[in-house]
Amino acid sequence: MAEDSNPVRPRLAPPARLDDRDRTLLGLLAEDSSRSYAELGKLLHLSAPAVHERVKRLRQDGVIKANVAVLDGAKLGRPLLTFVHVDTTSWAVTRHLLALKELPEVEEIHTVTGESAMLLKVRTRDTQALEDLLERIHSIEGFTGTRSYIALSTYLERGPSPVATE
Amino acid sequence: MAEDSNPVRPRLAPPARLDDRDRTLLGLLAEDSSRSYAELGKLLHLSAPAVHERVKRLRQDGVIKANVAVLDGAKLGRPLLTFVHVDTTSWAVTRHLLALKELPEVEEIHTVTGESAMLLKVRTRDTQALEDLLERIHSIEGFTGTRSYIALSTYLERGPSPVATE
DNA sequence: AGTGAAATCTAACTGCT
DNA sequence: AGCAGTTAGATTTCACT
Repeated sequence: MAEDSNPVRPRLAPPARLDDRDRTLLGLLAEDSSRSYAELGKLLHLSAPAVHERVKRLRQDGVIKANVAVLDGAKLGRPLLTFVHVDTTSWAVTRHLLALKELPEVEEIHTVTGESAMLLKVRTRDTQALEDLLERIHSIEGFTGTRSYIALSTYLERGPSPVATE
Repeated sequence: MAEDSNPVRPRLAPPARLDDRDRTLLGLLAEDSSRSYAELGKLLHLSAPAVHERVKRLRQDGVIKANVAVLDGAKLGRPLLTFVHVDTTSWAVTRHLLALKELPEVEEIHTVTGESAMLLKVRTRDTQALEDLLERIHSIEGFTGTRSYIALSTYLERGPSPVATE
């Protein structure tokens, strides 16, 4: 099935076994992955090869999914961030989700509990571009309605934290 | 004011001037920032130093905000992703936002239009941890109610796209 | 698992076109 | 603006603990 090969589909995978140094290391890399192994080693009181070994293992285990550049939406010409709740009539909308992925404005697609069945995070140039996008969504079969929440200010935006849950 | 020095506060900054190669380059780096300049050069039909120059300029201009490692929430012990809409009575809640930043479960904080005044993206170990978090939010002065949308499946999760808006 | 040294590769600077 | 050559530093492998 198509969803099973989807790299962002939530996994049933159990949590990885991580010690304190792993978590500290992950925190440092989640903040800035361009640090050298030598620098990380100093902060962790380890040698560069030892850090390298750990990073290799964490990548192998899928704890580190990728190293990416974080871009500034506004400077790219997309200053308007909006969360869109989408009401759907049927659950056979999965196929249509693939179409939404092709739209560069769409950053996140989740199916959720609650009144809505789907939640999108979208970034557009202006309200006009948002309206165009909403029209396209409404025109898709099975998508009956949307409620939009435009972000006025973003105070925090980061990825999953490796800090221990307890 | 504290918010003005906040690095994730939306900027009034105008979009940067980017040519097609810049956008292609940004797309490649947003996907995988660990590629060498030589490899990027091959893909862009440029020499390695030329790519380096462009990357340096894009970082300087703030289009590239950072290079970070993307971690797997589930493997870190936080398989439960939830979007929380928070109702607030007053607009003097800005100070309290700083407190929320300290919680490792909280990944995003936005003020939004619509019925709610605030939107949080949070990742917890289980529903119990989510409940604990919601209790803490409710106990904060000015935060009157919350509505939670638990993500059942995530089909897409990425950053801003550099693809030209038109 | 971690260390230290060696080899290979990459990044980053300089000057040239 | 981009290319070529050089140097300094980083990544990665290996033998040893």
